Amino acid sequence: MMNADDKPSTEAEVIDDRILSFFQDGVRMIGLPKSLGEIYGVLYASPKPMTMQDLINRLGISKGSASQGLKMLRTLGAVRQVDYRDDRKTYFEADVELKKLVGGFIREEIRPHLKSGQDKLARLERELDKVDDPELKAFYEERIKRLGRWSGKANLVLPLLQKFLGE
Amino acid sequence: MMNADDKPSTEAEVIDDRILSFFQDGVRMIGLPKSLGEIYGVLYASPKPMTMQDLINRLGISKGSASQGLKMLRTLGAVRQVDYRDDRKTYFEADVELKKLVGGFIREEIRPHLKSGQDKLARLERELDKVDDPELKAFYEERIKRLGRWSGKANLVLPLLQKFLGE
DNA sequence: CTTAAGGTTCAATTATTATTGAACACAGCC
DNA sequence: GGCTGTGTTCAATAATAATTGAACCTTAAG
Repeated sequence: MMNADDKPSTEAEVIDDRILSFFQDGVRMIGLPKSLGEIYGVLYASPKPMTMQDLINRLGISKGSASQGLKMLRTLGAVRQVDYRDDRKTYFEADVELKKLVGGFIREEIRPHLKSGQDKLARLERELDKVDDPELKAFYEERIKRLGRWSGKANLVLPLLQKFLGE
Repeated sequence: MMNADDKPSTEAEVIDDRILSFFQDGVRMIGLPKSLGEIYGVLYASPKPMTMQDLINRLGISKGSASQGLKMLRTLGAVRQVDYRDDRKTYFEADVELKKLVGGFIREEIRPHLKSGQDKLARLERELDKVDDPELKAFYEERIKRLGRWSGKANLVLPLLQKFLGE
């Protein structure tokens, strides 16, 4: 959250730190590791693309962390890779549209869970037949149906959400 | 996820276990501890209210966990307390409307973060004046404004989301 | 061919979170 | 009073997740 040397001096650095901290909290809200927020935050606050080494220096994190964090951010679609010919290093810049970050999160983290939940429900409905006691069966039937309705709604609302958040 | 003695025998117990596992995953999706999902799951799958001791037996968890889990679920509004006169024990039942669980989560976990994010942005805007370089200032201005827009949208969308999920 | 810089991977370590269990409080009973 | 059942709290411990760092892969330069 600070420079590696721990003293933000210029106003710009203060602002960088605040943006950083904004994203630190932001990603934790959706259950992503803090370091992702830090990396994204640094890139978001930077007028020009940065190398992995820049991030390591800025945040005082290890090469492994930086590499893994950037990888994740790329699969989320929140960070782009920039290549300049005649420079071997690859640079990174934030995709400033937060919908990428949120959308990627929904796609990579939420959807699979939702899917597995729906599979579980399908299996449950099949098990239901084996329950003999009719009263108990009716009870389960109602509760399971309720879960199914909710699951369907969640499925429906996610695309709307993404559309709405898109800028 | 099983009986404390680890052998689900009747069909009903199999179904209970599946519902349980459904919620185990469900709560982790929104970053709540697994035990909350387990407790809620057991109550959701039970035709009648249960005591804390019932939960301890069923899930093989400690008294402390059960107490804390129920406390949390009550503050989320996902679980109700039921008192019978002439029984000293307090019983618990799930509020089957999942919007309670989700709504409580939004109220207790999301909103405060969102609020603190907005405070951070407000502070940021004030800092901005102190940046001298006009080009850099314009850059930060744009990025911060973008964050503000998104933050506002999130604020707007949460009530809609809750309304939509409400059954 | 050898060296070095940029990057990735993954087992080991560290930090964070959740769970336990022992101490405590309260209420009713003997 | 002392004893028992129900429930809470919180420091200690266990479980989980994130981070590191060493080994490794590529590519380009000397």
